[in-house]
Amino acid sequence: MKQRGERVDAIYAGLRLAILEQVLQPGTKLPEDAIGEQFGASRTVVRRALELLASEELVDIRPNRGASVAKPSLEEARDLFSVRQDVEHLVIRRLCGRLTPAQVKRLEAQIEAEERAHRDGRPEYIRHAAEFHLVLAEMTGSPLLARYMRQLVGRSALILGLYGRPRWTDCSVQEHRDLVACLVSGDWERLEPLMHDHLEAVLSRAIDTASRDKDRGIRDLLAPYAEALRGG
Amino acid sequence: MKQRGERVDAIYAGLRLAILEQVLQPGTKLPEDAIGEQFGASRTVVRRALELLASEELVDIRPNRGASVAKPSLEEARDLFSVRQDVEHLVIRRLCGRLTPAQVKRLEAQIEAEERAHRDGRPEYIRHAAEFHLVLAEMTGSPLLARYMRQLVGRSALILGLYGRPRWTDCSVQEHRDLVACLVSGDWERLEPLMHDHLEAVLSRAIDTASRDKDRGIRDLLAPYAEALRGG
DNA sequence: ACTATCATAATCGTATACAATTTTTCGGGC
DNA sequence: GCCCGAAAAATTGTATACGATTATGATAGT
Repeated sequence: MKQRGERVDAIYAGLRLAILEQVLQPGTKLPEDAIGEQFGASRTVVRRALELLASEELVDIRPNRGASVAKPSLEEARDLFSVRQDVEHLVIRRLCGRLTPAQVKRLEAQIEAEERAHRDGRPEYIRHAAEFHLVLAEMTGSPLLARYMRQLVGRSALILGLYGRPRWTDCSVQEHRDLVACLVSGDWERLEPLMHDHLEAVLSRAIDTASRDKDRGIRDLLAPYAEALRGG
Repeated sequence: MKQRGERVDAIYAGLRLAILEQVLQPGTKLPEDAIGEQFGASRTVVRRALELLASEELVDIRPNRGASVAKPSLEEARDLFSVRQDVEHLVIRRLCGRLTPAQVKRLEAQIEAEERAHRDGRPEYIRHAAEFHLVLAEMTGSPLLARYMRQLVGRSALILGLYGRPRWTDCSVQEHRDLVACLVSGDWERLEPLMHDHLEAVLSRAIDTASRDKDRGIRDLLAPYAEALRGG
């Protein structure tokens, strides 16, 4: 047998990635047996991984009914985004004007990776863009803030996959550059609205279009039935 | 057999209370067998409860080495308190001037329970005082903020038990009344420093005395050796 | 043809068994 | 008397078994 809970981590990481990359879409059932067979592990281990994912609300576990990929409601999405706005605000307040040269270098590398992926049309650029915010949180030196940001970013990705438009041309690379510039120069007055608008663009716009689409979707869903009645 | 995961919750709640009331002190080993026998459940269930507690960092699980009550370092304590300051700030910013009459009533009831317990010398007053902050967070209507506050409050209690002085006469009842008054009247200018100082008094003072005690403790620890050298 | 009810299959919740690891204890050597 | 090493005990990690619950499909009644 292998050592440690290394197998749990592997399954946890694998499922997490699959969820965040939308290979496993919200609502998908996650039976313990099937996952266990896929990863070559027993239900005991799979269960632990699923519970870990549930603790950061990426999967939903209902008693006697199994686990499924979380499917946040619009209300939950709005709550998440408003809290994320606040927490990101805390992060940049702690970092503004306090970045070390090494940290600046790290951020530039992160942005460049994002840009390369974006230019080449690889889908990982989304993950890189999300990671940018996580790296910022880690740079505060507060493990707690980093922990919370990790959860918030993960859940944001889930929600964007659910409600966001399929391919929305993303200008976040330049915005990320601007954010770093303000953080370095300590220009708080410019930094604050910049971060706010950046998140607003990425998050809230996705949600607003989602509620429009959802309403339209309901009508579309009913249309065939109405026509069937008229036609029959 | 019973139904649902009701047994897991019972063990989780029991252990949590025991930890927060310092019946189980930081560092105490938590063997799965012993707990299972005590609660009349198998290791499987106990394990789940321990993992839940680990996910809010009240217990520490190390691979192949079992679970023990978490023992936060001074550094972790400082991180926690600084994040809690920020999150409490978010909470009152959302509530200031927006409390409904029903909410005010709920808060007054909470404070009164705290005061009664304090006057009668019952130790639950600590739990009531902590719960006050949790209730505030819940009143924001943000499940996420409430969730985070629950974790922060729980861990704060653990840390106060570790580093706080044994019996420090607490004036939080009046401070809580003042906070509610400001929240009702919407007096942000007074509210903000009030909350900050309140937390500073409860949290940081405990930590500062702790680091003093710790230094003294090291000297005390070395004293016998020094004397032994001199005496021998 | 449609719905209701029951049998069957799938899946979860918990207990238990066994392997792997850590901790403790005991005996020999310095 | 003290330290080091190996066997024994204790404890965790994982797999499997079985009862309980829910989902599914078939059959009979209307």
